[in-house]
Amino acid sequence: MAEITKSYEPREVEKKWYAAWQAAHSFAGTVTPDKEPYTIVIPPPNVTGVLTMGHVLNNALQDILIRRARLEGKSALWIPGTDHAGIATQTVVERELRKQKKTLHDLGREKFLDKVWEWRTEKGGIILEQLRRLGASCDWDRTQFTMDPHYSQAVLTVFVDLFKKGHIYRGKRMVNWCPVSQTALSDEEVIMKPVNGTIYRVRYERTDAPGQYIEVKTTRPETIPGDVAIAVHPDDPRYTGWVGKTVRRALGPAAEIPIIADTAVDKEFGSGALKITPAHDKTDFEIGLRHKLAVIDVLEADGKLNALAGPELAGLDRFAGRKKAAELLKASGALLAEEAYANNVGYSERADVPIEPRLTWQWWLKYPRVEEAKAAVRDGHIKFHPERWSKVYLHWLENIQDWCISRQLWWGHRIPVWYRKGLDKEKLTEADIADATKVHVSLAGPADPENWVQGDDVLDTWASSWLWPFATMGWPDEAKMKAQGLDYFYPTTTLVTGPDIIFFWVARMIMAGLEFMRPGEPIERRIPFKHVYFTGIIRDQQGRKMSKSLGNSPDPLDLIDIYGADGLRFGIISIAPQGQDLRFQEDRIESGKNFCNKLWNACRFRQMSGEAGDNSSLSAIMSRLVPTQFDADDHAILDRLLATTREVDRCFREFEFSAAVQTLYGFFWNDFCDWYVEVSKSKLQEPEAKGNCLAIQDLVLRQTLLLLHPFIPFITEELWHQLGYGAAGKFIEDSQLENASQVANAGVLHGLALNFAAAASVDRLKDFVAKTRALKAEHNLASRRDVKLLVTAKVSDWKVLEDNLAKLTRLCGAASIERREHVEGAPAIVAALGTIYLDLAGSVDVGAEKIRLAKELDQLTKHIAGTEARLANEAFVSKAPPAVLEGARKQLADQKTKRAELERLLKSLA
RNA sequence: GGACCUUUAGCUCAGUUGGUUAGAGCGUUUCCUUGACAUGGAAAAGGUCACUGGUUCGAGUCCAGUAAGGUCCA
Repeated sequence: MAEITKSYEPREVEKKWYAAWQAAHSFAGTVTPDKEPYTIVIPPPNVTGVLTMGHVLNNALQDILIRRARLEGKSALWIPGTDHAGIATQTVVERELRKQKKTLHDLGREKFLDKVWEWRTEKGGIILEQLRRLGASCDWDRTQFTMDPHYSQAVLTVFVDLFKKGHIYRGKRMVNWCPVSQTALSDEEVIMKPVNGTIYRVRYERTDAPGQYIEVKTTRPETIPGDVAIAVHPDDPRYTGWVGKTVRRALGPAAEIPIIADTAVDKEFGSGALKITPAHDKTDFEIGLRHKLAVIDVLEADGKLNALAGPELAGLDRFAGRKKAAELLKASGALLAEEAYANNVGYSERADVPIEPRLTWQWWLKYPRVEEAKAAVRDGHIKFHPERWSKVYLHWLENIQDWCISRQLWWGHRIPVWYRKGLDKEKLTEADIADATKVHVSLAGPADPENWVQGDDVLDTWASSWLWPFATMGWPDEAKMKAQGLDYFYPTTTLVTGPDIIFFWVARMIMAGLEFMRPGEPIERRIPFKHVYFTGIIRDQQGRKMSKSLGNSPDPLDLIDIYGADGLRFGIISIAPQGQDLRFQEDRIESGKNFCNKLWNACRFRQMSGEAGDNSSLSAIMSRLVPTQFDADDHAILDRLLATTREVDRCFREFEFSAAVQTLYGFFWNDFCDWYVEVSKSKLQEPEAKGNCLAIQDLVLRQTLLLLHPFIPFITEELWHQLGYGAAGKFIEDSQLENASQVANAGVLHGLALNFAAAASVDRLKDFVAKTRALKAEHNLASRRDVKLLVTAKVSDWKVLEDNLAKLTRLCGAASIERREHVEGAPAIVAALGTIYLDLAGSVDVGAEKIRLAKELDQLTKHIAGTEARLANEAFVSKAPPAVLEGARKQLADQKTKRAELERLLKSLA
């Protein structure tokens, strides 16, 4: 066995083990019928993406789950991949083209797509490489991409199927239009932002009664040339007799437009009159439909005003046009006022510019299985963690709107729809769409392609990623499904994602799973996953979201370089409470690194303490124990080990990962290193106690490495081999993690019965040591190791001290510990096992000592008064449960004993 | 406007079905390089649990309301 170095150096260890894991394909998910499957599909990062702190948290959690599943003997599969991110990727490649002074139209569709593929081969998917640095144990041989030929087949199959079922239709409706990307967006891709803008009060003059005006308020005066009416509420008394008259449009080509009555008008808003611009507002469009009004579209796709806006405005960008419109209105006297106005404006998620409501032909999806999707979560087939997100989910499904799935992009799945040559696509009716001689919808395309033209649109990226849980396992290709084990691995077990994509992705995957998987089978066989764990959002110290533009996000790869992947993982998990956003603190990542170093050194100490015994299995270590030699500390550390194993087990069941990490941290650092290793030091001096002590250390270290491995895979793998727990050529994950009762049972088989009373007595030993150290520190003797300690104690308590004398002497840093009947005038402290005196008579500051004791006595007296008052309360005594009552009585007795002792000490100093 | 979340030590957070004197890590102060670890050890200081009421023998914990901050939906 090579000697362990003095401090942990992660770099080489991480490189070595990741390469070894990959070479052995040890992350491969294989169908193993006698094992329980455990499946995770990665939330596919954007193919243009690079690793962020959010990814670190999210993927560390998935890795923790999947590695733990392997240790629990499950057949684990974690499928990695990326999505093609239509808008984002197309934008990236367009930007590169622009550098060469070219546009995508210069290249044409086919050549442009070649460029995109070129880009993605060269630069796409960097993030998957970066995940390997983090230690992610994905089955890389199964890496998926939403534009892979097979995956595309799945996406198009779904389109054709839903079209045939009547869930997909083509419609000319108001959509959210992004003038920068020049495509439609779904409602989910629009971000409402509060904007401090201006509202314009504009008057329109009656054509039949010059000098009479009707006033409207608008934030968008540049759309006035598109006005086709003014609407008022039919019950508004201010406008009795106005309806049916006409006014002069205030801007743009001269026109007379009618005043109409419609109940959709809000009487309370402004003057109660609303300008109707059907081409540029959803409500206006609906009012327009009801009143059969014309639609005048004054905007081009890129957000510039067109000729219909009139010569003064044509060619201007919408925002410049707004300014110009205001000026023109002012000049004509139609502008009454400009007022500051705060309202919510929809922004394009990707391009971050205000979206335009725009009337266009698009493809729409009426979601399938909406009711079942609600039931799946409501009835607990799918469990959300934390549970409260199910409310958000259900609320969205209650108010669900049809999904605009077509995008005016080139990069994506081209919609499998062909139109008969010569047809005017703008004029197709519903019946035309259903007419196979006019419109062809199929996977293969028409048999006579020369007579058809394929539509230009592609599908929304989410309309491909909603199939992720099963299209990644071969669906709909039967042979692939069989080869990839879909039947075995589906439904997946746990999905780990952020609540920000609960509508975009989670809800839609549920509906897709229910619709397409295992038709006719029970719901629990069709759902895509059983658990959804929602992580928090990582924020900076000021609580702001981490973002590229703010530059407040550290580069995870830098953090890995500084603290190691394990340190980063341990640190980030330890500050990620369940269901709450977290504030990033780099010093916690440093703590993670320090913990790794502590673990490293404890193992180093074990190695330096004596030859390794047979560590090849739990049973082998157990057989090295000598139960008859067990003292209180031995019982206690194993008791704590079992409790920790149980607690970590519970944490995994409840998805409380930071609690698991903190439990392990506390156990290992405090119980094991600070106490057990320290008491070991004197035992290791005794030849007859040494073997048992080392076996216990091996037992604890082995179990701890197994428990820690999912969180910090690299260092645990390294130490596992350094300490001889695994055979060469085997990995830690080839072993099984025994649960608490399995460990306990293995002990019983080797004649070990844990003595819980003995284990509990260790608390009093710890108290004795802590009190002594405090007493020494009080007298500036913390570093002195030659102090003689005198103790007054009951016979039974002294027996406990005597049994552990060597350890205690060492831990207290004392020359000796002796029992006395009486000690006078020495500084003292009252501990549970007796009163401890420093044998320093003569050099004591009696005044200071009296003040200290008096202060302690004062505090104790207050507590006694409190306890007595409680016990004197008739209601408490009669209503409190017996255990509580008994506890209070015992407490009072202990407090009184201690008070008597303190009083005696004070008197002896007088 | 509706829904949800948060408020506990200087900072970031635990605190299980209500039950002794409310915890951890970091930071701070003091001491210590004793042969696993200074990426360490020992000790200490530090809290009217946002506020107001209520339920209860007993409230950080349950209920109602208020305030501040945040998120989502409209």
